[in-house]
Amino acid sequence: MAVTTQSKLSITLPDGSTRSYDGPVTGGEIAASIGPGLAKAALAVKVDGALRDLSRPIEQDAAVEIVTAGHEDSLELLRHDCAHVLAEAVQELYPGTQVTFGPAIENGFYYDFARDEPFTPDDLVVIEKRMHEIVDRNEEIIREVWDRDAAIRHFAEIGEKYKAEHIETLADDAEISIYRQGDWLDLCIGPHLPATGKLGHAFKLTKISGAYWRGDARNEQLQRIYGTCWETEKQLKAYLTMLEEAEKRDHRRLGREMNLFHMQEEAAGSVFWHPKGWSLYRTVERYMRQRLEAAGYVEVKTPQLIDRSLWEASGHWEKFHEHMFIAESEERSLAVKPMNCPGHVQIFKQGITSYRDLPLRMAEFGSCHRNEPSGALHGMMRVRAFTQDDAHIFCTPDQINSETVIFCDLLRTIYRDFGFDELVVKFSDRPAVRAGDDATWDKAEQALKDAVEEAGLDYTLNPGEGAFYGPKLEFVLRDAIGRDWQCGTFQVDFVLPERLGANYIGEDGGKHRPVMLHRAILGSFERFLAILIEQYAGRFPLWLAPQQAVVATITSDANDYAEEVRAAFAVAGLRVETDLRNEKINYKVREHSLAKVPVIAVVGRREAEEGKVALRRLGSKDQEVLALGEAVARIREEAAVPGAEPPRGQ
RNA sequence: GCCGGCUUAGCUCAGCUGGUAGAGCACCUGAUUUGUAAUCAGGGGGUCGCGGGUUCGAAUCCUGCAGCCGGCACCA
Repeated sequence: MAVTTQSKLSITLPDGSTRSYDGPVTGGEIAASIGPGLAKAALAVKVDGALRDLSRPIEQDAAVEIVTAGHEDSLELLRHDCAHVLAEAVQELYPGTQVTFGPAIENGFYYDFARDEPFTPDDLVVIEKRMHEIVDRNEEIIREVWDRDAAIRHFAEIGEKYKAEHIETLADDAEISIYRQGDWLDLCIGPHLPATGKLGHAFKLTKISGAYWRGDARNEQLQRIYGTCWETEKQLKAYLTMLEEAEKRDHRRLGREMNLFHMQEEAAGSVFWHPKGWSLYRTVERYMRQRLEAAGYVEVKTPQLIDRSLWEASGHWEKFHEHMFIAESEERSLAVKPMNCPGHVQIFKQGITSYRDLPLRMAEFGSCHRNEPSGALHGMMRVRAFTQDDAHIFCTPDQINSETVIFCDLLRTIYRDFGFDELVVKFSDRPAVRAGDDATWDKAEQALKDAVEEAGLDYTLNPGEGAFYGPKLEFVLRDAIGRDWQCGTFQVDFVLPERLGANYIGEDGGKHRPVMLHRAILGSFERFLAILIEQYAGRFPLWLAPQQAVVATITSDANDYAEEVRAAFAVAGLRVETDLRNEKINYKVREHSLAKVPVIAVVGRREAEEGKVALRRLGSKDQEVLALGEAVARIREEAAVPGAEPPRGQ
């Protein structure tokens, strides 16, 4: 007697309803059973929270969600598919090119290829055209599971050595899935769309670059093609427009346009600060100094050139001397300081320090030089000569926690004052190569973690990225075009005080090792100012603006009064200039608006007679006519440096 | 450092297959005295990134180097 085992499946949909199906059913079939519209719109399926191909059978009861355009996971699917379509196009057009990896990334995707001949920008046009054709072909995308050895053999035979090598590194029991579209196939974990036609045409190839195989500079270099991909043409266009807009805020461009700074070939990686840029720099420095003083820091200054022997003792020579600039003097080798910590330890070591003096917060606006690889230089974001808002807190192990909390608060206050409300914090723990024993690292990592949590900061883990001497926190800000830059940092260091022999006298009368907390808030003035320029697109808040106001005359009759107005603003501590040129007011307003001067004070015959000024704010077409005294008082109040008294009048 | 691209007036850029460099803005001069985003007219300005080569002749072709740009690697 035959018994038919026909398993009934119960599928729960996102609205809570359940449907039952006979025996294994695919996501595509479920979609079709709900409605033809959904079947057509379906891109993939989520089975118990895991994204899957529409074609894969579901064999057990499950919660199922049909993924369509607009779903939070749909863009990633699209982008990953776009990478495959790119690879198919490239292999059709350039036979002999090997494929490697091609993931979805933020805003798009890339694919790394191995090919002797370099790809050119012209090639991108051709490849993109072929990609559109592949989408139009609407090739069905089919998932297959292959035998591991057969897969290795296959890829080795067709000359895809990277794919073959990759399979060999997969776990023995790993499922080897292959995705086939048309005549093309790729080893891939998936999932993918049901057919290339679902991808649509809202994509664009954006750039070519080199990339090392498996991200290791010792390996051969591949060619990476980047693209962006969206659900609709409208989204694509919006993204491209956003990039164009962002380019206009680039600090390198604004630095030139606003006459803030320049850089030149003879001093690659160093900044020439112009008067307006230097004004901005000094405003930030003055602000920082006042914040640090209020937070109980003492300020010091240490030498630019220090003998090699000190760097050997600190351990920097061994690890970093290739990145240090060396100067020779008579028989000695001196290094231009790449960082300030060994110098600070020297100050700490002068005389005797008591436990009563701890924590000792020693700050320096430390000018450092690091010989960065040429390819790493990037405007003011990555330079060879920079000034850190550096400080080292010498404390006892018991004080790490409270000092971390205090620091995080200070950092947040300062970032907020500069208009950065969102903060990305990364916690980097012990690297593979490190100094100090595991017990010490356990203690340091735990202390830091506890403190961050106590400070109420969210953080992401950056495993193995700590400094060789201790774990660290990184505070990351983002530039105009979405690139992340580390600015603030907080590092626990048990090693340097040991190496340089720093100690203090404890309550017990004996000598003890202090812990050093390396910390910076802005990071480097150069990088931070670059980000600040981009953050505000050059339209600085009043307290930061290099030129806060301009007094512009309508006719020369008002020249004397304009000078009087300028003087009144200047006496109130404001940075102000006059524009007495023989030009129309339209011309002056346009020019100062383009120069991003926050306040234009217009004076004509009327204002001169009545003792008033007409204030026009940057970005507004409105004017406000006020008595001179009132105008000065108001602007002065608005220009107040955060955390400080407003600029003093007479 | 690696891969690719770029480098022409202060800035943005044009300059076809080699025949000795051009525009707009900016700058200077003159006129204009002007009411909230460009007044008009005239003028000056370039060893075409640097070095070597091919050629009767190179901004243009070849080559070395540098810097910059986009990534990759690095980032104490």
